[in-house]
Amino acid sequence: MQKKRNITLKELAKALELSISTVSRALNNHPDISEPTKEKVQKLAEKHNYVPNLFASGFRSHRTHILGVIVPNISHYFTSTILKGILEKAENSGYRVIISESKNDEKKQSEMLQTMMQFGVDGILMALSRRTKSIDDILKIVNRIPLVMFDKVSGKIPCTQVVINEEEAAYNAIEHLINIGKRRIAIIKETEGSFNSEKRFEGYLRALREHDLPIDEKIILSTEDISLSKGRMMANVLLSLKKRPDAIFAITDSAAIGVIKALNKFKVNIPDEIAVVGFSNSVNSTIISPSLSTVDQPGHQIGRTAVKYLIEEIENPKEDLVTRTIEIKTNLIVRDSSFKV
Amino acid sequence: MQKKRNITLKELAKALELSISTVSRALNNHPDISEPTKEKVQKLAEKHNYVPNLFASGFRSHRTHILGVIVPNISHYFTSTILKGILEKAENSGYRVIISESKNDEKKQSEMLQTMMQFGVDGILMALSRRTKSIDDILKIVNRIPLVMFDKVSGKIPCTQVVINEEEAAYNAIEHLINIGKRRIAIIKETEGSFNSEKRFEGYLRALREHDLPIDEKIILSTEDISLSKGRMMANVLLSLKKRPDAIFAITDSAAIGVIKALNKFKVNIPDEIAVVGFSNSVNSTIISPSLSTVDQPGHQIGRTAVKYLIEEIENPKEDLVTRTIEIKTNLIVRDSSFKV
DNA sequence: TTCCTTTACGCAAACGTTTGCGGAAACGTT
DNA sequence: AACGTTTCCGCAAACGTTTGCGTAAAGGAA
Repeated sequence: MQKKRNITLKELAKALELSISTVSRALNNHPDISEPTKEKVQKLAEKHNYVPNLFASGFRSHRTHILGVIVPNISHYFTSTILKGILEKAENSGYRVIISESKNDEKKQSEMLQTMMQFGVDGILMALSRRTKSIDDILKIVNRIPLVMFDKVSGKIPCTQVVINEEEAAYNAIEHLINIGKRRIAIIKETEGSFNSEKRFEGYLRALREHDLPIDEKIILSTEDISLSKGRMMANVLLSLKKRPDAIFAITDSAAIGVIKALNKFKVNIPDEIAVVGFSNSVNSTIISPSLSTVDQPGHQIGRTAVKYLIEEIENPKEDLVTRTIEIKTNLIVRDSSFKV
Repeated sequence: MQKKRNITLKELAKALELSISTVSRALNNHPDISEPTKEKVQKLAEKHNYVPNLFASGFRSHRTHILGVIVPNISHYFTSTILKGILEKAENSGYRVIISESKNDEKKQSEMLQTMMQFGVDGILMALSRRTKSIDDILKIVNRIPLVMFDKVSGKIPCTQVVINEEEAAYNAIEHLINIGKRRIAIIKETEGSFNSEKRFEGYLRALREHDLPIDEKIILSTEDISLSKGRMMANVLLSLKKRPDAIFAITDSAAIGVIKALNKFKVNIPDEIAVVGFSNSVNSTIISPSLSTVDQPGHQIGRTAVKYLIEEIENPKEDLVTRTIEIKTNLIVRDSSFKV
């Protein structure tokens, strides 16, 4: 096992008959170095594939070009598309990414924050664990290291937050259902405490109000862990009502798919009797029959945007921290589950 | 923006009235340090939350406790379950993970290998890009840094490889189909050059031979990029044969789901007329109707096992490199698509 | 008691890069 | 020609940790 020995700054300097500090400054485009000297140095460095020793430079300058990322669940599809965007943008920008998974555990999340900082990452990208109650630990570090949040965020943390237009997306989905003639639209959402769920619910309510449709508590269903099987259960509840809904909006695709499966079981005609709309455009949405209408979340773009702003903050630190929200637009994909002929 | 200043070894040494080197040795369990001194040092370090400066120690010792991971596609579900296992085991073992995505691009894969090495990771975990033709670049580094491959591997690379029992899994799937009375079993696979596909095809052939079933080239279908839509197309081909198969084994769940969709379209009774079995146990396999029988691949365990062996090699380097294959067992999950009443 | 070995520490160099400061040379102004 | 400013380099220290080697003291054997 012989690790390849990379060429050092000292060797470059010797070959060029310059000092080490001059070579370093030339490679870092320092204004004190003349253009001819700079070009000569950079050309020889390239010829020898010179790569700085990260540990030496990080040790001296406290800059690593590593970004830390904390997500609740790496195998969740939407998260993995965000990560894809993160990896791509970071790489294009000369950064590497260390990923940690909090497993939706708040305590673990705090530990990971500490570990990331101690590890010397230049900045942190973070999606909150689903049931984050206390943001104290995050508030402690937000003025110590560049932080950008994405997807699951909190408005109480003074940092840049990259999210989708949750409220408006839900509004558009409900409006679409209204436009295909639906007048009694149910919603399957999460219980209080979920930022995403609350925003989507607000859009639902606003759409009903603006179209002068009544708000009926009996068709507003909440659940803790919104999943396919919960969606199936909620659909059963809605089907047993004296006055059934004519559309069901579920705030995740999983739940919406569970709804479709329940409706299929009871031979409910989708979308004529009951239309269904989900949220996320997961890979599952075209596999279920009928194919699911859903809000497409541009994970890849969220990831890229979050990295862009984080690097901006690393390279141009600001004195005062404010909450800045960047909203990425979604779009509704209409498929068979809500397609009106 | 004030980065928290961590306590240094020098400060600990001063407080303990010991030398820096003694404190370092005590924290690293060096045999030259007495037990009383060691305990005193470790207790004070814990009290002050001492964390070594990674850059100083990495700079000196060339050991970072970072593992590099290269995967073809981070948002592929199976890959993300492997990554989950990798992250978990690495964290439990005091390592961090840097992930790069090759996007199934061979050239990019080679670049990433180089970058990982230059970056100073202690070892590399790697799944090959789908169409890796040349392993020269990998051979160049395999004796320079610990390497463990997983999932998509090559038997020509002398390193530890963690894979599932591809051949046996396919054999079991075909045998199951034979046991439910199927006698004309088609396969939808990839064209030559895919390690996984070839092994699964071998299992298919072996099962047919051992049960004295004829091998008919007309129901052995190959395609380049095996996907849901390809599966659908292949099913259409098989349905148009004068002599239809009575079962279809697709080497990925995506293709199998495409098959089911095609069979559903033509009102083929599944599994009585034609049974379907896939491979992977993706999240989609219970969403399609009828639910798909499939080979369950334990991604999480593959990831954990790969990390285990990589750390073993990092911490106990071996002089000679040999190809060692670790096979993780799969199991067939029988669902409605091949369930015989 | 003497000699040899073991134990348990401390000194100082090394790791590769960055950066403050100083000095020499060149240039421009008076 | 003298003086002040700018340009463009080099010296050397610093960053925090690890590790080779040396030394003093303690312990054990002859």
